[in-house]
Amino acid sequence: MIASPDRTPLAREFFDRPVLEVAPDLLGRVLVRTGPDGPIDLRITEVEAYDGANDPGSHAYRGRTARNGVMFGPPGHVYVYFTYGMWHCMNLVCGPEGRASAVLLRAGEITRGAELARKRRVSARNDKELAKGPARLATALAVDRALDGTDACTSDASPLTILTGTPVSPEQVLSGPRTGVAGDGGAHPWRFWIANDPTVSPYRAHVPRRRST
DNA sequence: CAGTCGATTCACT
DNA sequence: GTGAATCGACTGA
Repeated sequence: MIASPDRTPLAREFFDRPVLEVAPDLLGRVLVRTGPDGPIDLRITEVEAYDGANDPGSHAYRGRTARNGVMFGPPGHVYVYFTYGMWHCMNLVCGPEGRASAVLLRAGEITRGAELARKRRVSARNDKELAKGPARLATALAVDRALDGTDACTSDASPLTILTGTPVSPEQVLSGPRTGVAGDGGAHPWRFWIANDPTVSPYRAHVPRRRST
């Protein structure tokens, strides 16, 4: 039988661990987005770990800036960034505080509020594509920089909350190189996903952009 | 202060 | 499979 998802919020201690422990443990957890248009539940199916100043692929690699300040704060908070002039992506900060490590939420399954997500993701050809990819996920959940710094461990009146959900067994967790990460950071197998899940996004290697002039 | 590029997505061939 | 879209952050001078 299929266990019903646990609606208990994850404690902050869950996130106050090394990012490589937290990342695979987030698979199968449920992110709740509440807002004026209605609630959405997202079952997390794909993530990537970014390990602060030690990680050439991380936004925190060259230290604290105005954009990435939340990464240096307490675990369990949301780091949202804007990229390619069009898209937002969301992360969950891990521990210990100050290490600036975080997990990028790359894909998930919409388990509640699909009708609302479809309105925000008009180009999706089917429901499996609603949150297949980090920017699609943020679009489906209407996450932008206004939510940067949100505490995802506090259930009361928070627009974003992480629930216990139904964690997947280790045998169901696969790992590989991170998508679109350039240089040395691209070598680490720090992308984690649920085996055979249809909402997981395809892998793409980093492609350097062609020069304009 | 100008140049470069991005933890991407979509339309089109 | 290829290229465009689009702008803010960051870098180095």
